[in-house]
Amino acid sequence: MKNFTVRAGLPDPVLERLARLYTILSRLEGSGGPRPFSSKAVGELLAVPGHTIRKDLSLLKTFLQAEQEADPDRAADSDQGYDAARLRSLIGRGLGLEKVRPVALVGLGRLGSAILHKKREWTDLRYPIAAAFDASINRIELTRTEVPLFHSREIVRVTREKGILVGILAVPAEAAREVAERLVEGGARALVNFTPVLIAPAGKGVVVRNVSLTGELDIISGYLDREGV
Amino acid sequence: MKNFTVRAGLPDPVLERLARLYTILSRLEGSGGPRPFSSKAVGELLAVPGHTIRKDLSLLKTFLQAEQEADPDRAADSDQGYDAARLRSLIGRGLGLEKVRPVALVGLGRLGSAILHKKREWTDLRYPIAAAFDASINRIELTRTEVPLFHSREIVRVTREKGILVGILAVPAEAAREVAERLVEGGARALVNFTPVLIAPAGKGVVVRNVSLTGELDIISGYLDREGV
DNA sequence: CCCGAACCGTGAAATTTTTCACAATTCATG
DNA sequence: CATGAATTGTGAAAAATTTCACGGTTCGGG
Repeated sequence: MKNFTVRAGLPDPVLERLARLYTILSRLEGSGGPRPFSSKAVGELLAVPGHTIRKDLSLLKTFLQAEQEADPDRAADSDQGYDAARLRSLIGRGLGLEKVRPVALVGLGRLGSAILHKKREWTDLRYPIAAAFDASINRIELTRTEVPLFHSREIVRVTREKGILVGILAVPAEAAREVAERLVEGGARALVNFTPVLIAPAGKGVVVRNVSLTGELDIISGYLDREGV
Repeated sequence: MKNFTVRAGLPDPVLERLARLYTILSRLEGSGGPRPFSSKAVGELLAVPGHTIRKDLSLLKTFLQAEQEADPDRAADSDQGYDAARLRSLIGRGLGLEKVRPVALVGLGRLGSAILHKKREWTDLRYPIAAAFDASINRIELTRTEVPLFHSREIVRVTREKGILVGILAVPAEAAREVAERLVEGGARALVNFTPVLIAPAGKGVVVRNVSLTGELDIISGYLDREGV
């Protein structure tokens, strides 16, 4: 019934592992790490066994070739481990992570401010905050930043005008649902939701990542209990 | 080779879905929601199809029975949907989520403060912050809270003395590794890591949830790209 | 009191994901 | 330059997870 999904790309778990790996490799930039990066070493970075890494990369390469582009440097590969920089670039190309994607931040409470002012180091140039919103004019006026601030009323307009595709929700639970809708209405195709309210993919085709401290704690607690702790 | 895992409990994906569901149901408390909660309705809460819910609950019940305890109210069930309160309680018992688990919070920067001062509503009585740490004495003295504050130097001692099993990392990336080690040394068995540095299960048997904004954004970006956006 | 609609519970089938195992390749070294 | 140790890449097997499909139960009407 929904089998006309042609599997346009990599399987979900593979995609997620590779994306995580990319994040980690980005942060390693320069700081070296083990020189010849064996699949085992890479795996430890991610807490998965080496063969998973090899398989994932195998799929990624197959996919990239199918896409077209002949590998720029089809050189030596099949022996002494991976090179961090090249690996990162490979994943970046394969998953489209080199694109710059401006994001909209909604909610300037404590969490929102933390995100807004995050230090350069853990900021990422690839996801510049192109606009931030809050429902309190007072707070907007008090916040000091280079990021353009708007009232929540303007979410749809601004999101649309700036062509923003990714939204970050850092609002109180009550507002979550509505803000999500407005962002989507303004053209957003993906949301990171820090609210404890789970946002279901509003219109189809919207990617949502739900992150809540309580949620994580409940999951953790479940695992601990299963282990008898 | 590692097959002496007797599968003491529910499969990982099932456990995670149920834990998430518990989080959501807790928040719904009282506010009603659709009355007779059909599996489909519950599924929408979680963005999964109804049969997944039914299957998960089926496994949960089987597991609970095997555990021992005869169901208190083995009453009518197999017809008109679930009752939110009873469902929550069922999951709570099955996953051990009714236990109170005091947590340690490390790092009182912007993010740490946000967590420390989180409003009662999204606080959860089940995870009281029993101690908070920071490497800056200055910051410790300036922070106003009822939570007992300590210098990071004391992590091992305090964690051990208070019998804390769960740690939250809200420190700068550089410090992540070390703080994680100290928490585990002090007896912690689980960590929620907000650092972009991925913490691999230090000693085995330590549960880790890694959450980073950049990480989530990279995953999102990967999905968007796969969809051709 | 009987009918039909709505819904749960679950074994079995289908699908997806992980793991395995091994040929092929590279490099350092004596 | 031959040998051995280390490591990748990948088809195929194994395991895990999701989906399906249907029997059985309850409830509201007529």
